[in-house]
Amino acid sequence: MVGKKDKKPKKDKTGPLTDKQRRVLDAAMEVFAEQGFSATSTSEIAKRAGVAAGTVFRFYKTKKDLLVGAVAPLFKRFVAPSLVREFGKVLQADHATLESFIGAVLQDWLEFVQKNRRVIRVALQETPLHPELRALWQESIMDQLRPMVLDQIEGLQDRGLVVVLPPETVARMMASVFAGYAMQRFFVEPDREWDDGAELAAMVDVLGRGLAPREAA
Amino acid sequence: MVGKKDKKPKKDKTGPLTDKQRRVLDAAMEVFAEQGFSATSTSEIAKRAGVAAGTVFRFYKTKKDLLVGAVAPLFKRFVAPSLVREFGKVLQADHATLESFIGAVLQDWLEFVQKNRRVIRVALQETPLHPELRALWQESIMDQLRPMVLDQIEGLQDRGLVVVLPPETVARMMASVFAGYAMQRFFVEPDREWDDGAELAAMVDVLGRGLAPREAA
Amino acid sequence: MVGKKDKKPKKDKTGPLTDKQRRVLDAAMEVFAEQGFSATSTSEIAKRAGVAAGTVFRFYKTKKDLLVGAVAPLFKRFVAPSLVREFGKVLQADHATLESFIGAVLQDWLEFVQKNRRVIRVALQETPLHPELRALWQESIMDQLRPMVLDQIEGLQDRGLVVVLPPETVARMMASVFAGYAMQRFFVEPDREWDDGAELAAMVDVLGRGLAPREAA
Amino acid sequence: MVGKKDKKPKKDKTGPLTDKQRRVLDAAMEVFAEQGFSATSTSEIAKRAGVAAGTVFRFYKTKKDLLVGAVAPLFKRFVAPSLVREFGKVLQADHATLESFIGAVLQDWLEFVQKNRRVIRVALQETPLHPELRALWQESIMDQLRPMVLDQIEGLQDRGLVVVLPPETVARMMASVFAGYAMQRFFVEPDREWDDGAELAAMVDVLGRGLAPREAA
DNA sequence: AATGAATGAGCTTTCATTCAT
DNA sequence: CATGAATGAAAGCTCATTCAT
Repeated sequence: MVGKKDKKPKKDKTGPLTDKQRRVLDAAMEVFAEQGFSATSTSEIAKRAGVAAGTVFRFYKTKKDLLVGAVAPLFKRFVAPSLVREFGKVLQADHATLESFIGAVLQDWLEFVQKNRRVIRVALQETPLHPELRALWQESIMDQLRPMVLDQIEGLQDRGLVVVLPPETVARMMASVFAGYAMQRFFVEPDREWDDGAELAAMVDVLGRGLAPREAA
Repeated sequence: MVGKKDKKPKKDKTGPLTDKQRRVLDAAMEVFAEQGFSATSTSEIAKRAGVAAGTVFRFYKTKKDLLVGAVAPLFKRFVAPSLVREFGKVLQADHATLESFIGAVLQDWLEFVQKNRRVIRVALQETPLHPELRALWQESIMDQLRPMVLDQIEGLQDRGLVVVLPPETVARMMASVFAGYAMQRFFVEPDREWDDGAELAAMVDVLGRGLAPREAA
Repeated sequence: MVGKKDKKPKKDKTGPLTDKQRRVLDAAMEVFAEQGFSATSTSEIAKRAGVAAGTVFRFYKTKKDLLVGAVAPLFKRFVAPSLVREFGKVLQADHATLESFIGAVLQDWLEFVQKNRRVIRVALQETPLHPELRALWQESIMDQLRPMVLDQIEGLQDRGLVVVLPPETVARMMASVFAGYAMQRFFVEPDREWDDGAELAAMVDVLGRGLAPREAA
Repeated sequence: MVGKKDKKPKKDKTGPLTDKQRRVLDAAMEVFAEQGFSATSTSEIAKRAGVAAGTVFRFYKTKKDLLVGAVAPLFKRFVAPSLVREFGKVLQADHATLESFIGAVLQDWLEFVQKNRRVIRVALQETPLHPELRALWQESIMDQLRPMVLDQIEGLQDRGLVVVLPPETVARMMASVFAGYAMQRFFVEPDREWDDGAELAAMVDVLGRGLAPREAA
């Protein structure tokens, strides 16, 4: 009985995913990103994951479970917490100026998107088509993150650091400027040479002056 | 009792699309928007269009032709010209201030998106998955519209009306702020009550001050 | 009212086929020969005939009627009569030798096949698949021609001009030798250069000596 | 009661075809022979093979693959080798007389056709319609078998055993006489009572005398 | 657990046939 | 008569899912 084969890492809560399960999930995201959920066949996923066709269904009863099962955890476990944590860190810091605040936020976002490109792509692409995913956004972003952000912005407005506009509008503008860059940067033209530093600086500059209180003049 | 049943309008050159063809195209866009191209069955399209299954293929030899045939024309015939024309009108006007310029542009865009919601939604959703559509964007937007816009921005910069940043960055920020609003306004929460006027004003305000030359201070 | 347009040749029994009907029939045989009956679409026939899809069905209610309607008449009106007539001519002639008889027969056959290549090809190809055509062969060939031929051969045997073998066997051998040549000549390698005279001579020679009475020795 | 259910014979290299694959192939040939390739539906094949509709495509990706996959192997693995082997055997034997040679050849052919009736029928019927099959004939028969046969006949002519005619003509006549019999015997009237011995004897007799050198007289 | 052969519903597409014009 | 748009049944083929091994 000299230690059996090292199989079966079991489900210790540190990593509840089998190696095989992980590979299936990765393969799924890969193909979903390339061809879209509906155009992807489970056999293609199995092939890329290097497992048998039937094995896929041991972990996820249906193909759709694969999508939700791949997006949801990566969502709940990485996306939301990551966003919240990073954002929290940023917000807690005592930002002397609006610019330093914006700069910190955008920097965090950029890293986050970079690390989760594929899942984000799939999530963006499939969300309009699957109510399950829509619910995930709702819960994670709208219900949790949004109030935090809006509160924070109101605070900044109270301190006279941000222009007086509906907090949601302010948040949307920041998010939009960043998202516009991130989309082009990672999804539309990922192969171009990008100077993230300069672009971030530009965004900070423009947003900083644009969102500054009007009586700054 | 003049004129019998108004059937068979034949091909008056005003619109080269049969009534039935129009209905098929509309139905296709409708379902594509709801379920995505790949998850949509041609029989569903036929049903919604009120025609027989086989009739769909009279007009469009393959299902994919339906997608391209619906997006492409509406793209080439509305998107590009419309954008170009409107944009041209705006640009040619002698805008005294940066704000009046931005305001005019955003106003045009908003109307455009509103009128072409469904096609835009389908185009956005399917573009990453279909090289044909990617090519359409390339030709219409990147090759035609982009140079015009960049030139224009450079002109504004030369006149000291716009902050000195890469013209593409400036353009992207304007587009991003607008797109962010348009997305939420029309696609994410279309049913909310929106005050387009106020939102446009806010965008103009923020972009106006953000994109103003720095030495304004 | 000086003679209307020359339309409507009507069905005077000399040529009961409209010009259009003729073209449809020709087109049908053309495509049937190329692709086979089942793989041919009626619209292809219509296109080649230069008529509308619906027009085909004015003459022949179903696609199959086209096949039978093309093969049958050309069969009954050309094949059988032609064969019978020519054969009759040959048989009635007072052939001094077996060779002159065989030579005359083969010569007639060759011309016949040459003139009716396409119909023969279609008939050969489709007969095994369509009972209707099988019936045609039965009636035309087996019931009518066969007895004539067998009688004739028996006559020749009685006169000591042909080896004593079952008349059917004798007939089959003549037919086989000829058919083998005709098949290769017209259907397998029609583009090769053929010396019909030499080949016919060879067939006459071999059949002549092979079918000669044994006591010739 | 050793040995459980005899299922899953696995791939013993004797026959690389699964039992199910075999059944599909057999069913296909059966229906192709009856209705022709084009008129046969894959579901009909599946039904006769006793498998699900989709199963057919496990083995053969397209319907056409079924045709080629059924004809080609049986062609390459039986037809050519069989013909060549048998023919070789026959040719190597030191045939004292032309008749003994012909008799041996025809005997071999007859057995061969009898054993492969169905495939031969399908091959004959479908060859004119499928270039792929034409290529098979070309390679197997024209390129391989033909030269062998022609050589052999020339040899016989040199030895003064066969009439001096183009070797191809000689070969064709032998083949034609045989093919004519085989066609009627197996395909046109398979249900009649046939005396193969007598018919073969007749063919040997007639061909023997017909193909004998002329100066025999 | 893992496999992969087998299933059969469902998909896109074709086509013989009809019929209003 | 002739047309060709329209039909809808049926075809070839795919694929999510199951299950005996």
